[in-house]
Amino acid sequence: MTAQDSVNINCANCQIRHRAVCSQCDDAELNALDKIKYYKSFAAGENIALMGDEMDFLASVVNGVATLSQTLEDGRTQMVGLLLPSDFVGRPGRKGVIYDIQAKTDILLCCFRREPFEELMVTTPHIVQRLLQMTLDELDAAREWMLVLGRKTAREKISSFFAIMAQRHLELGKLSPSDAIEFDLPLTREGMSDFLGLTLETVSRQISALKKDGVIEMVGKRHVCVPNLQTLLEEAGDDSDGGILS
Amino acid sequence: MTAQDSVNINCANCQIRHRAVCSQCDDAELNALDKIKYYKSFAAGENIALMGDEMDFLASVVNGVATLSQTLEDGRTQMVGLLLPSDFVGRPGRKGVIYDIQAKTDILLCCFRREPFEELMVTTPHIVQRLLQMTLDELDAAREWMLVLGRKTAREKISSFFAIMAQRHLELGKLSPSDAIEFDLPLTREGMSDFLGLTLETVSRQISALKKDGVIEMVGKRHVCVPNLQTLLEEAGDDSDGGILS
DNA sequence: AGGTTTCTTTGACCTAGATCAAACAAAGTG
DNA sequence: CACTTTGTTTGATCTAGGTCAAAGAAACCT
Repeated sequence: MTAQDSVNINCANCQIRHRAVCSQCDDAELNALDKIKYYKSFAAGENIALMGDEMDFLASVVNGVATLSQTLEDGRTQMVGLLLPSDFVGRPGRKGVIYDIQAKTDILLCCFRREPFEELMVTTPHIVQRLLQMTLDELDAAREWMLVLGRKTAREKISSFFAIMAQRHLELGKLSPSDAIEFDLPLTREGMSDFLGLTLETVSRQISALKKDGVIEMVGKRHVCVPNLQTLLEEAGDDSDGGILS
Repeated sequence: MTAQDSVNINCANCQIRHRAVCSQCDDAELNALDKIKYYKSFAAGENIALMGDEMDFLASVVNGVATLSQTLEDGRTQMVGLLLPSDFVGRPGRKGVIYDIQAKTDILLCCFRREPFEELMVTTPHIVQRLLQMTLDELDAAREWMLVLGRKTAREKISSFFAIMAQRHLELGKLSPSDAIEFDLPLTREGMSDFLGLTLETVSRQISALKKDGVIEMVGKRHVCVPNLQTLLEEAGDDSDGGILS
């Protein structure tokens, strides 16, 4: 199923129904949301919005991956958010966009018109409550990431990124944690370097090193296989209980 | 006024009344909050809670400064939050603490008993709405900080930290942006190094360099004077429009 | 006032990761 | 199918910031 095909989905069979901003809504509330929503897709590489733009909608990621990033005058850029299916896009109460938002794969958004959505937030506690939970989770993830950026070595950074990808994949799938985990990287080497505060050369070298040491296996340049999650977590410095909380 | 003296405050004359989690509450709601609150103070250096603890209250910082930090097994630590007056402490819906929370100065907290506060969150939209705003602000600040940690040089990091301190000071005070700004550092050199992902030696060296270059002046080791905020912002790489949003 | 402890500064040296450079691989294009 | 474009790998070298070490300086004892 591509992003385009998915335009035919509805709430009843929506893959993110139980995780997104609407997950606590009852039928009536869902109905109210349904009236103000529309689907919109972006191709890989396309900008969803740029810093300084005004965004007249808020949205849930239905499928695909997007990133939030900031750039300094001289071009140094840092990714500050990775938007995966069920994540929320945009800030209620502020039209002005303060990050660049870019689709990294083909992506489908379930968009809510801003004005009526913000009105619903006042009258529908379930939406605000869920949004608060999700924002608190994002804040925890951002803080976990601050530890990665501030204190981890290049090898630990790469391992941490792979560990997050692996764990996100575990959550959605039906694998047991002891199985080997496989997934595709949603980012290029440069994308990973922007995420991790490294150069793309260092990313490439560390991936080669992890491969050589048997921590991961690569099929092509994008497909990763993690034979033993515990080993990866130890490389990431997150050992014992897992570290990153969804 | 010390933290201890402040125990006599009430909502009517509270310094953070218009910025804290209660800022959107009407008199009735304030009254409900009043019934479940108590004040608690901690001395500089004291731990408010440690990772793994259970915290049976949520709180607002009335005055003083606390920090959130994470530590890896080998002792590397990264500060992930700086709690200043009006900031919220603790996570609704989760008793377990996942960061170390430490008072860096004497501090006074306005504590709400967890159970009744979480009930109030269901019945009092103004509280959830304000908490969402505050959490979104914290998330923006965390993301701004990710750029600092991931991409800025040591000199830019120190400058960014001083810039944040200066701007927080501006907000609360009545100075015009063109005046020289003076404030006390709430952290030791080591505290700043934990915040910035540096060593304390590098922090010390960069402060000396900024002093030599006239970007800042120091009175003793804790009191900073910023003769020209614009210059500091340029050193921080945040030039033009200010960068960090409150 | 001497003595401990905590914090800070500065120097000398080293290393992880950046930078510069080149070759390779894959995919799209006319 | 040659040819660009985009992404990746690997090598050689450089440097910002880390590490190790020692000496001030301030605060706090008693």
